[in-house]
Amino acid sequence: MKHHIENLTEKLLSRNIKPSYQRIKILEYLTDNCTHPTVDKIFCDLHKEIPTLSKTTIYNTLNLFLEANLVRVITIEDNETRYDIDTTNHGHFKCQNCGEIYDFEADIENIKVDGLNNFIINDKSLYFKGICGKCQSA
Amino acid sequence: MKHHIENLTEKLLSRNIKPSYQRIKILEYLTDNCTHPTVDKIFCDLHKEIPTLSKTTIYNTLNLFLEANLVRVITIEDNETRYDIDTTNHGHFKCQNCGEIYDFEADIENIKVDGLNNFIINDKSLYFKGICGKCQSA
DNA sequence: TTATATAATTGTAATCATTACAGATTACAA
DNA sequence: TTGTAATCTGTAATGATTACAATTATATAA
Ligand SMILES: [Mn+2]
Ligand SMILES: [Mn+2]
Ligand SMILES: [Zn+2]
Ligand SMILES: [Zn+2]
Repeated sequence: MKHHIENLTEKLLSRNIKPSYQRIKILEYLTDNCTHPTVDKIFCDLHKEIPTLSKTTIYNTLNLFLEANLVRVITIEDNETRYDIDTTNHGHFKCQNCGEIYDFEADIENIKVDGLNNFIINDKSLYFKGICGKCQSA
Repeated sequence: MKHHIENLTEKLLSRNIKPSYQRIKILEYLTDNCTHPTVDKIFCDLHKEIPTLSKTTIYNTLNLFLEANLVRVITIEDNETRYDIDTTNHGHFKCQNCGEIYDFEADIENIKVDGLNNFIINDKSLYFKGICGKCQSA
């Protein structure tokens, strides 16, 4: 999958983020790999192409992207923080066997809730756990 | 709030967990403090009453309780694991101002989802973030 | 262009939550 | 009472994230 650097640059500029080489590369990685990668996965993969890249830069950049709502964070498991370039409303399913995280559609906006009168809701997350179809076949 | 040790003991025995002094005390704490405490909070509070209690025992006991479905884990934020004695289906709201975690009712079982055909779903979690009513008043 | 200031990146050290592990204590049955 | 297994404790190890200072890149003014 090939991306136009211009698009990535524009996306960063539109959020007032200076489009440095590293930031563009990390944004490109997230765009090409919608697998909810961890920091370590991003680092290991990008390190092959950019041997000078620092893990600190990935942390800094992801926190910057988070502030700008360019990515969202997925915390299903307490020990593995994952990042998702898709900030639209959708749920996440984690397979307890293979560990993979799947997207699914869910009408999160219209969930009927009780007990949150005069609460301001900024963010909604829906996480499922179980066994994926692939793991059941095997 | 006073508890009958017998009830706590029975609860542990029913899950095949030997009701040691520490386990009963931790279960009692969780029952009396439905505030979704962290390990550190449990430790600091119980430490006053039981100076010999080890933090490792709290970790071990909570993991034991988790296995037995006596508690559930709440991972809204990646850096703070919290525990909930209430394992019935309900959602959690974290106030981004005061940090408190509120329970709310939600019809999680009947959320309409798409994209999970032949997936086995074992667990469903719903997390909201925002500003609580108390913090808006202040 | 060159000098200077500012911002971004890097590498290492510090922090903090959790787990591993080995020794001490307790429970319990013979 | 004695011996064995389970539990608990304290400390060390691990691993993810952040703090920080030095280096490098970028922008601006002379
Ligand atoms: Mn996703
Ligand atoms: Mn709760
Ligand atoms: Zn699977
Ligand atoms: Zn609040």
